[in-house]
Amino acid sequence: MKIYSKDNNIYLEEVEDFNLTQTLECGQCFHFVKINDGEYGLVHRDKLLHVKEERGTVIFYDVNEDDFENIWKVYFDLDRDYGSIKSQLLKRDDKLKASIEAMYGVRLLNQDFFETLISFIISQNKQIPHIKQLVAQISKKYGSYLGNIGDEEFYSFPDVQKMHEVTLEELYECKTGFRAPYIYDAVDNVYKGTINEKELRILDDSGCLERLMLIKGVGTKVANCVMLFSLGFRASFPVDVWIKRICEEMYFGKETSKEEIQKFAADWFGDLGGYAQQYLFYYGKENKIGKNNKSKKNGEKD
DNA sequence: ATCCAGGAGGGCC
DNA sequence: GGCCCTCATGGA
Repeated sequence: MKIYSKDNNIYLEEVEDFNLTQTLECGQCFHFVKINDGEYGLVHRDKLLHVKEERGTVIFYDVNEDDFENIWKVYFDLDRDYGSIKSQLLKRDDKLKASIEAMYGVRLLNQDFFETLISFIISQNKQIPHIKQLVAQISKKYGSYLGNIGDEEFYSFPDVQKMHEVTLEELYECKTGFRAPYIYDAVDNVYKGTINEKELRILDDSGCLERLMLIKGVGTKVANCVMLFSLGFRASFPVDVWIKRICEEMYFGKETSKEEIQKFAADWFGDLGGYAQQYLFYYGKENKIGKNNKSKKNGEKD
């Protein structure tokens, strides 16, 4: 990876195993807007980033070297050797080959804990475009204005102090539906400190999972997403409707419970479960693996 | 129009 | 433990 600074921008060249579009569009994050092909505006904590990838060069507009080193390099997980991760995964399971080759440039982002927690509570029973819409709407209403890219306005996601001022009724008015009390409970827990990021980070996997699931509206899937995408638990393997279908198609050949898939993944992919999950999820979803192939009951006609 | 969405809680057995 | 229903909203 070559890094240089020019005209107040940071340029990256020869970045192995990284593709901006794949990393943002793979479903792990929601707080970004596509400006053009390969060009995005995204928000991380109180920072707005305008970033573009073209012909193998990634341009971070109006970013100084300190912010690049301390914020964006960490956020995009650029110090990690994904070549090694991929070859280890392929050694464990060559069925991953197509997914890894197609989604070669996905990196697991290190996102903000609080925003990730609220975002994935919102995510339940929703499609990705609508999750993005709600995150943007909450940010505009309760966050701080960070700037424009073109005519697109960007706002930070409100911090826990700000969210704690928001009433349950206001959360309903944001069209969060049945998730409103869940968000309310999560905010309350983080505000009071019963859910604390630093404490979560030093727990083991099952301890962290159990602690997060004390929040109303946080089950196994949401807890695993929060752990994987914001707390650095890279063994976490969120099992959602897509991963369920994909694993049934690729590994089981029949309907299988989420619990069984969870156990299988822990055993099969081990400490690299999170990476495997993301390659499988993105590839399987893009190619609609298992989508129109639900197993039929005995005797049921086509 | 009916079904489904990166689920989870609650009741029932 | 498993099974079924419901939750609010929007998009296909």
